[in-house]
Amino acid sequence: MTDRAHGTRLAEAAALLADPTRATFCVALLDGRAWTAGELARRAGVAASTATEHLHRLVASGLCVERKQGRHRYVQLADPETAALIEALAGHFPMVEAPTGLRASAASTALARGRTCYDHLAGRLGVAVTDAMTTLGHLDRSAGFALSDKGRDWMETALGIDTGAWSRNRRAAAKECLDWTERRTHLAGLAGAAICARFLEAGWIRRVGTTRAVRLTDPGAELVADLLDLDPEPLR
Amino acid sequence: MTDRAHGTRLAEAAALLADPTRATFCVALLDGRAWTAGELARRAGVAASTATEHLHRLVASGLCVERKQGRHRYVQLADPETAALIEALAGHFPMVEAPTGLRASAASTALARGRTCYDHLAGRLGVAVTDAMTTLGHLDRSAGFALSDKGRDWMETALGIDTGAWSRNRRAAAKECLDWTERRTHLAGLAGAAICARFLEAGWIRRVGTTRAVRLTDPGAELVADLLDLDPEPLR
DNA sequence: GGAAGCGTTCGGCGCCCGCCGAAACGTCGC
DNA sequence: GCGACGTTTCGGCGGGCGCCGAACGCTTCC
Repeated sequence: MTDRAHGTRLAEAAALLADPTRATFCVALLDGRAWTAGELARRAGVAASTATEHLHRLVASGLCVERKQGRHRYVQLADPETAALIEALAGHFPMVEAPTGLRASAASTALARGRTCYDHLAGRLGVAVTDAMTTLGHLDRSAGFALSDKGRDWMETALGIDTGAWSRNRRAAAKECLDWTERRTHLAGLAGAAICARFLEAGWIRRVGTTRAVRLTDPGAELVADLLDLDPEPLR
Repeated sequence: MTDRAHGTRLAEAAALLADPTRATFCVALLDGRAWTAGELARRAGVAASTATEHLHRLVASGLCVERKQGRHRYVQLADPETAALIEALAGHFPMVEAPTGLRASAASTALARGRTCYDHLAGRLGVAVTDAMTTLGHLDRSAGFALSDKGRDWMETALGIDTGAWSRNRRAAAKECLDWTERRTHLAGLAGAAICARFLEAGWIRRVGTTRAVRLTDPGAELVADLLDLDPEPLR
C-alpha cells in the first residue's frame, strides 16, 4: 500500500549516488579526509560550478558534512557508517573490467594491494590482517563477527592500544565491512580504526602519493608479518 | 586517478535503485517472496510494459533472479545480502514524514510494528527480540555481533532449531541488519532466519493480509514474552 | 587598493530515461 | 481452434537533470 512512498524515498537516497560525478566525489572522500570543492571538481573532471551544485545535494542529504574555512570549503563524509554504506554498495557489484592504461593500471593495483576505507584498512592488506586475526583467534567469526577477549589483550599488549574507553563509545568495537576489490570481509569499527591508526603512526604503512592507497614499508612488513604469523612477501 | 572509473561503476549500481518504480519493486520484494511482473506493475502503479523494462534491468544487474513458469514470470531478490543492502540504504536515511491517509497510515503502522526483512524479523518486533536476546546473553554485542554458545543452546532447546548444519553453511550464523523504521540493529543471518521461520511455523506470528507485515498472535505473544522474559503487552 | 584565486549563482542547452499505448507473442482453458 | 490473459517489443513523447560559461561575492596576498 505505501510501498510507492517507501520506494520513492529509497529512490531519492539512491539517486544521490547514482550520478557519476557525485559518485566520484564519494569514492575520493572514502579516504576519510576533508577535500576542498575545487580538488573534487578537478578529480572528477567537471567545472567548479557543477561541483558546487553536487556538493550542496550531498551536504543537504546528510551524506557529507562541510566546514568553511577562509575561502575554502572543506567537505568530508559524515561518519564511518556512511563510508561503510558506500563501500557495501560498491562491493556488492563485481568490477566490470580492469581499467586500461599504464598509470590507471598502476594506481588500481596500488589500491587493490592496500588502502584505507575511511578510517580502517582495506584491500588485500586489510583482508590479510583480518584473516590472520581470525586464524590466531583474535576475531571470533564462527557465530558472527566479534573481537575476542584474546584479541583485545593482543591489541593492548602487542600494539599498545588502549581499549579501555571503547565500552563507553557508542560505536561498535568490531564490525565487518565489505571490500570492493577483494569481495571479502575485513575488519572495521573501533578496532579496525585503531589498528590502521597504529600502523600509520608507527610507520609500518605509508600513504602512496596523495591517494588513499597505502603500502607496507620494509620494516613494517617484517613487523606485521611477525605479529600476525604471516609470510611477509605476499604483503608487500 | 581511476576515481572517475570507480565512481561511474558505483553510479551505475546506485542508478538501479534510483528510480521510484524500480525502488518500489525492490521494497515489495523485500519480503523474500517471488512476485509476478503484473503484480509488481499493479503495486507500483505503472503499465505492464514499463514493469517489463525495469525487471530486465534488475535481473541483468544481478539484483533479482527470475524463473519463468507458464505465462508468468516470477521475480525475486537474488539473495539475503541483496535484501540487507537495500534495507541498509533505506535505513541510513530518516523517513521524511509519516504517510497521510487512513489506509496508508494503518499499513505503515503495521509495518513498523513487525515485518519480515527477506527471511528474518524486523520492525519493533525484530528489534525487541534482538534486544531481549542481548539482555539474556544469547547475543554478544560487547565487542561485535555474534551468537553466544548460550544463545545457540537456547535456540536448540527452547526453540527446537537444529543448529548443527550451520557450520557447514557459508552464510554467517548471526549478522546485523539496519532497520529503516527503528533505525536500530536487528538480528539477521542463519539465526535470524531460523527464528522467523520457527515463529511462523508455530503460529506465533502471522502475516497481515498479503503484505510483509507480521503480527504476534495472542498465544504467540504470551509464549514469546515468556521465552524472552518480556512484557507481552507492548509487543502486540 | 588592486590583483589573483576559490567558490557561488544564474540562464540556457542537450540528452538521457522513464512513461505509455498499440501491436504481437506465448500460454492456458474451454 | 478460439478467446482470454500475462508478458514483451517498439515508437514516440515529455520532463528532469547534469553540464557549462559568464558574472559576481568573498578572502587572501602583495
